[in-house]
Amino acid sequence: MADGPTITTIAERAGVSIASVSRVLNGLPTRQDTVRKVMAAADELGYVRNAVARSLKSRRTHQVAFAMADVGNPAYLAMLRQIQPVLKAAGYRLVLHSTDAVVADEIDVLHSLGERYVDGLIMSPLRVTGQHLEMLAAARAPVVIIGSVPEGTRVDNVRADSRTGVKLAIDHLHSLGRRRIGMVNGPPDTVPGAARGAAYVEALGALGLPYDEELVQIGDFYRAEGGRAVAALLDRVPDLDALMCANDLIALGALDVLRAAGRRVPQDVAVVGMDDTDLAAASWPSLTSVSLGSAERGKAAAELLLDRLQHGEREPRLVTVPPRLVVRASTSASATGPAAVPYDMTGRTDKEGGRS
Amino acid sequence: MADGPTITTIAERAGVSIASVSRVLNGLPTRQDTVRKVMAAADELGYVRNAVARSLKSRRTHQVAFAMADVGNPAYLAMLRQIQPVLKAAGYRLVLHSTDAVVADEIDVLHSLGERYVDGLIMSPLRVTGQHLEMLAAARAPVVIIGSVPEGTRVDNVRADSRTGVKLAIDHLHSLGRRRIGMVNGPPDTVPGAARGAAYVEALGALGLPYDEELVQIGDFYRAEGGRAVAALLDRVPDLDALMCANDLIALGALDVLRAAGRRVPQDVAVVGMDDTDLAAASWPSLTSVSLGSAERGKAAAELLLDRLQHGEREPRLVTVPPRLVVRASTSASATGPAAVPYDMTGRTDKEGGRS
DNA sequence: CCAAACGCCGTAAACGTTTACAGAGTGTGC
DNA sequence: GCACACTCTGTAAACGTTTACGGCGTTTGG
Repeated sequence: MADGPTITTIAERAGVSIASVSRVLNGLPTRQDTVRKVMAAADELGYVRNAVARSLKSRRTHQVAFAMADVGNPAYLAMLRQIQPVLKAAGYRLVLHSTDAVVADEIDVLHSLGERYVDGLIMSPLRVTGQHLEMLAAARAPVVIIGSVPEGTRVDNVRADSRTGVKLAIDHLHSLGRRRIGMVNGPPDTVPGAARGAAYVEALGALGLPYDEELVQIGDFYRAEGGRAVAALLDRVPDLDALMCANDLIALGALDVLRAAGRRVPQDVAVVGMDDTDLAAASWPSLTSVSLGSAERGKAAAELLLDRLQHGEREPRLVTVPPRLVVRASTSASATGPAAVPYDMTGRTDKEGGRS
Repeated sequence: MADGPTITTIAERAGVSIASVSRVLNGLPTRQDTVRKVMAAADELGYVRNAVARSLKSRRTHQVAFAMADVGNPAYLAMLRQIQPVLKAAGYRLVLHSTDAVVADEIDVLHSLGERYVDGLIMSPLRVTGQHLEMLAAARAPVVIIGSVPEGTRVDNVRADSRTGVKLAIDHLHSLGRRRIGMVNGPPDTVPGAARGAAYVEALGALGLPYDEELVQIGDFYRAEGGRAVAALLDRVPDLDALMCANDLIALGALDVLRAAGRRVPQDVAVVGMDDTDLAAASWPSLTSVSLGSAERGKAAAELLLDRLQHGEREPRLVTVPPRLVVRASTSASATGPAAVPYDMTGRTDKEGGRS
């Protein structure tokens, strides 16, 4: 692990100046003879360019940061899976931050943007505070926010439409004849929590169903918390016939608790999740879920960021990804045993789900 | 996005030298009066230290890279989930590389270590070639390898024990009375593929079962590939009564195909997966799986790397994480409907599965 | 009252690159 | 033979820090 050679070492060995070495290494016009000498010296010494020094001079690090609330969440991981290849193809490295949805940590990430160890940032905050907005306005590098920000915020923004998403789910449950539809939500002070809670009320109203606040239970966006919330809800409202869960993890918790309580899904209680993560397709019974396009949002965010990195100043853009209802066994009795294999049995290129 | 202030800007405004500014910012002994002036100037200007310049001088980037075969693979994500907080706590940022298990890409990552944009690397290669070993020997920064390397390789190394893992699974199937146990493996030229294939033969031998190569099918470590391999195997050996799958994704593919073929799991065919990913617990039916301790391996790797970063030269270490069989519904009929909720219903701190 | 000791500060060099500029050398045209 | 253009190369400055070193002014001790 001795100190590696620098362009100075090479210059000495090749008998040229460091400027010439730099020119050769960067492919700038140089006499063939010099090119050969420098290349030979570089090879012999096993030279590797120092990225830090280069960044200092060029003011570009070729790194981009992605700050998510929690590395453990499949929805963020779906974004990550899309962001990574887009950035890689453009020659950027990805730096990961997991903020645990703690506002102070997010502010910290925004602040550290000023340290210039990355060229840009993609961030997905659960809560958007005034401090967030201040820091965004003052940011010294391009930022893309995944999640809704207040109108007029001058920042590239990629949104899901969970309002329409919830409506899709409620309409679906209604069309199945369900009328006592419970809602298990995450904290209402989060952006998604607030949006999904409001959308639930709205969707019921549009269908002419009464809004009964007994049917709403606040938990948190985790499986165990979701399970506990569902248990409480079942105690209070034993006759409910459907559950709208604010994300897939809550829905998995609901399945756990319903099974333990001896309620059949979907016959007794239909369950809908949200985010359409891998877990929904794999769960038992498989979970009807509203896809909010995590993958698409990740991809769009990466592309917006790249565009801004390459073209500099331009008007902030807003991309909204439409939701999609994916019906599976947890709402549709007929879907209980899909006899078909969910992918092409002849092809050879499908790599769904990745390697191990 | 104008250029931010530097210590020179601060020095001018505070009427001191840049050396004093640096001293104040680093908390070195300085007269109170000077400290106040510098701090005031820094605050007014909204100064943020430039991490790149600092790294150039200090030769430390406070970044660590994690190179995995595929960001999409839950087993690597389980590692990532453990690595991230360990490094974060120690003040390191995490840079992610997804190599798609392409040897050239992995070599590239190893090579780019020389660029010194990270202080260290954790890598999990699927194949270990001579070129890997050469580059490892010549590496200019600490490296930890997750996965087996040849004896005598001087590198910190964290291993699973998939040999014992396969044995656990085969013994389990045998104890359930299964005698026609098929094996669906990934490519035998990968380290895990080779180990698991050999372990299968060995485990059968230890039980006095004949080894029938008809029962072995090579596919790849993906869900769809796994499904296709299982379909082929079923065609050839219709009377098999158990399947040992080399990872969970293959096992999910097996479940897909068995369901489509009308075979009951576990009554007709018992299925065991490997890696014990989130998908195993969530699948339908839930999947018995051999945990190879992805999480523990990730954590151990991060700790080994930190130790080496902090204490420099020392003998390379080897950590081996023992496997554990997690029995679920896909092998145990009685486990088909676990009536218990798999977590504490009273606690408030469990955050299994993360947020959304 | 002088020397030594000490605390604080500024100058300058260094980290490893890139690049503006000017100089050296060669070739061309008149 | 000279001016000019052109190609290639070297010198030096710059990016924004950290830090060794020496100088200056004040305090302390004899």
